[in-house]
Amino acid sequence: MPKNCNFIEKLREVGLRPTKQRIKMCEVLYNREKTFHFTINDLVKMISEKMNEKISLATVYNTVHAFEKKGYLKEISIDSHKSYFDTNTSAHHHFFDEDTHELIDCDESDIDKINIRKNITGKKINSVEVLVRVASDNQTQK
Amino acid sequence: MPKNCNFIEKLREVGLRPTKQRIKMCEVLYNREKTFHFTINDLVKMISEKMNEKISLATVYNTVHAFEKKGYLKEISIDSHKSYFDTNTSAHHHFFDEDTHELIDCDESDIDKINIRKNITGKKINSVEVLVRVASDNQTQK
DNA sequence: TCAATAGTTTAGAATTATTATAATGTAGAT
DNA sequence: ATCTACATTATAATAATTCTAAACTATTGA
Repeated sequence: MPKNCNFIEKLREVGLRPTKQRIKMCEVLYNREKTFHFTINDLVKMISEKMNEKISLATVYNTVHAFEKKGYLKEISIDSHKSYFDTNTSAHHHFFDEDTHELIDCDESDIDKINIRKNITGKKINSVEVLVRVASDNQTQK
Repeated sequence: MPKNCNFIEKLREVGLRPTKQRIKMCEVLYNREKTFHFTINDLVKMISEKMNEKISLATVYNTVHAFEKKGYLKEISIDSHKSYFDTNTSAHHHFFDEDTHELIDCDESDIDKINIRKNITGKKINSVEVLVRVASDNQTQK
């Protein structure tokens, strides 16, 4: 979702009603300089802090999934225990810091274009994602 | 874990006691021609079918994680809802069929070596994994 | 060979993440 | 202003995984 703050319009454009909760969530997610990564839990905390009213956990789930479906968010799979979401919806790859559990975006120059030679009959490629797991140089990792 | 069936020895080598359950699990996982992918649920079913005795779900979890830690299994992250494991522990990439939820191994010739240009200070690269999501050519995908 | 002990298995409870439910509330159209 | 369809909410339900504590078993070494 673009920087420009007319979230009401943006929501309407994709057929989502601009409710108070959705607008608030847009502000939390998109009123910032850089894109970022979060879990549902992170987001609930951020919203609680920014808002004086409560927001239901179910609403956060619903809204995150609605935004994902509309292309405003992208889910990133790191491990089975946590869903990370990314406000950067362009095709890009990630580093995952196994010490801090931090996700870091790669930009185009970090990783050469991936060339897929295999072809699966009747199937088209939806996405190609690279995950680079990193960890502290001086410790054993799982 | 190599094809060779002396699982008792193999388990001992890495400091896992060769219990009845672990040996049975080795047989189910490694007494086969090809490596394969499974979820914990799949595995419980497979073991139940092969064994006449019951095995506790907790044991399956424990054992899978013990095997993973010892390098006999690798976890593959596809989405947040399911943990897939792979008996092929060598470095390789995957296709994921979003229609059938099937994981398919890539071999070396399918994807060129990934060249990582970015360097994160004080961190070393533990792994580089590519996931190629594919789906039927004639249907919209999320 | 036979305890001692340290690691393992087990059923079931607990926890965590997520989704479903059904009642209430609200945005947008008339 | 009213109606209707969609949203939100608290709570319950579900699902995946981990924890617990008691019973069991492989190994050690007397």
